[in-house]
Amino acid sequence: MQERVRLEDVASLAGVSTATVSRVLSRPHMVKDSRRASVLQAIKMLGYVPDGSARALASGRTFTVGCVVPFLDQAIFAKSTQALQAALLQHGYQLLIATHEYSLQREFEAVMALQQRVVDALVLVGSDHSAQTWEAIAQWGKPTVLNWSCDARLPSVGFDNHAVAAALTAHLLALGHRNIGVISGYTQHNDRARARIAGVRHAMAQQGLTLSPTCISEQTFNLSGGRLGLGQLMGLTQRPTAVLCGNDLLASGALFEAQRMGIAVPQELSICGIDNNELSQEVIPALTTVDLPTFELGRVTANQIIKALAGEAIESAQLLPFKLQVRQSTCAPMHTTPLSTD
Amino acid sequence: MQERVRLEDVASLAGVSTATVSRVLSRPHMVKDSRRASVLQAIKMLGYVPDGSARALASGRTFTVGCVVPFLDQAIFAKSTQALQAALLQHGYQLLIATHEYSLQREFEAVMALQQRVVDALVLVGSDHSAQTWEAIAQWGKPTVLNWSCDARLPSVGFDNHAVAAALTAHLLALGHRNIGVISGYTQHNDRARARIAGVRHAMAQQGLTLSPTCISEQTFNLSGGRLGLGQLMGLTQRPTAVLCGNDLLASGALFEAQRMGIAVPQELSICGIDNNELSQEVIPALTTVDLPTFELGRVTANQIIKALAGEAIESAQLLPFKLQVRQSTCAPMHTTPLSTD
DNA sequence: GTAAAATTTGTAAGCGCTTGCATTTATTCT
DNA sequence: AGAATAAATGCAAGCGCTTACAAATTTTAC
Repeated sequence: MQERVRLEDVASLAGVSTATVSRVLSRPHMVKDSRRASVLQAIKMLGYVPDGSARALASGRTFTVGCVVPFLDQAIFAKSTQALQAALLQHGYQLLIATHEYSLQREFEAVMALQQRVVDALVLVGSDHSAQTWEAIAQWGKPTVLNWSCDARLPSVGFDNHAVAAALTAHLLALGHRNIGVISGYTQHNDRARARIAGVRHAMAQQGLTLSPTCISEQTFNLSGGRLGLGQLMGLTQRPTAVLCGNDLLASGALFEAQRMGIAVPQELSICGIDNNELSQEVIPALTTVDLPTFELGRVTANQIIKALAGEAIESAQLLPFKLQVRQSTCAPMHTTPLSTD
Repeated sequence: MQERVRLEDVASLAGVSTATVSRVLSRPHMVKDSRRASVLQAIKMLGYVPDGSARALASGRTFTVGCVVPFLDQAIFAKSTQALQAALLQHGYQLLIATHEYSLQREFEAVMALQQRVVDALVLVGSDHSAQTWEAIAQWGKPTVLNWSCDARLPSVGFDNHAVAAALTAHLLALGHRNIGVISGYTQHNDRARARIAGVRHAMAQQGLTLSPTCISEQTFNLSGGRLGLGQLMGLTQRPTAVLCGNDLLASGALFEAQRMGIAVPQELSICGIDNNELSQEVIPALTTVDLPTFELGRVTANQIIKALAGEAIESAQLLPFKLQVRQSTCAPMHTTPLSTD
């Protein structure tokens, strides 16, 4: 195998200085056309590939942004991360991804690892982070943006999870449901899940109703969590007439379990989710849910990063719109109670 | 913001040379205990974080491996990638991920971008790559491993996709099906999809049957692809009695569509998939499928990489086992024809 | 106790690139 | 045409770390 081709080799072949070659690579307009052409030719001829670490060391920039998500193996993060990656790539940035599986300690380690590898910016999910992590971010001094929820401590792009859940709850209340069950993801270290439960509680309180803790089932964020959650809620002496799930995966799992138990959805039980993922519109009955523009989330986050890296000021918090998506999995309960405001 | 803390600062605080501090970081056993302790203390006291690019430039290693997958937003890749990432992390390696969305050109660009960023190794999916990409890999000279399918040109960890599909087909044939439809992902630039179709064809040929091209529907790898594929196959004048899908997502989509069309599964139509993802065991009826240890795939790939980076020889091809998973979505067709071998 | 061997440490030369500044070359103005 | 200005290039000093190699220290063997 031949020796690595260096900038210098290109320079001498093209008959220019290393500075010129470097400029052709990073600030092409600073070089005269004719010269640029010959340098480009030399590069192609030698098959020169610049060394990223040397560039990074000399320039202080890596054109790489890091991102720490709870899980990749979870549709919503996969989708927003995919969008983030694609959008970043368009600006010449690569995405370095790490997962922490809902462990704050592992998140901290991931952040450190990413910072050591000299990423130009960092994206984290949500606002639940350990003190160590917050400190590492503060000391770091490079752009860091939060995703999925908004938090005053850092620039963020996300949803108003509280309002999302409240809107969905309002829909159920308007249909006449009074006894609502909730299947949520684990709330520990997950501000999104907590905000959603708070939203449900808030909307119910506005109708003078309370959400009893026994009506909330915390489960892992997958189909089997939905199944287990529904089993638990249906075991209550007073069965809820509607179940609101923390996301569509839980809702779909709950739906499958209801079918397995012979409970008619939506006649006997309304079920709804959040996210509007693909599954929610394909299952039968299609799920009532809240559409969250997850792909957009990744795209907008990428744009914020790019702006920040260009030295522009960026909004401290950007809330993305959401939209209630009523489909066939919710309807009025069999025995309707009028709304308290009537 | 204070100046960046450098190795030198740590060295002078600890009263040692920079070489010693460097050794504490990368070869701790070479440093006497007492001295190591004081260096560690100085590091902590100053909050020192080593600069990755400088380390990379000086040592030629980045402790980062790159990986190019078609999509992240597709359960199977998300899962194997997650496993890869987690396993790599245990050895102190970070994963740099890029996606190409089934475009060979974008794959090439991703490979170049990753190589420039000086990853220590590369993981690619499948064996369909452009000539440019193959050349870039060959010239590069660092460990590169293939994932999902095996190919003689590079070390690989994968499944025998041909055999997987053949096994599933044999199951359908044994049940008595003679008219089998296939819903596949797009086969262009996807050797896995092609191998699976070939496997079906091969198994059928062994029974003297042929797989007509009209019985194959190529679709995008998602639920809606399954839905469209089933619609197409059910529109044939001679409806198949069984549909074999390229993966569980397609199969689930097909199942939903069958239910929507009022076709009883499995009585009127058997449906089966490949992967054994979570959805396949939660839908009703649960899907007959082939279990592919995707998580294991990521883990084994990571181990191969680690071995290669340690300079050890690695197997050129490692086939992972698979297992037919018979569930409730397949049964004998209503009018059975005896097997030709009977 | 001393010489040889083994273990620790320090010195200093890069790793391959970017970029401020000085210098050269091209352009514009009078 | 010559001076003043602008554009293009080259020079060379790092960027922060690793690692041969040499030097110093400790351990072992006799």
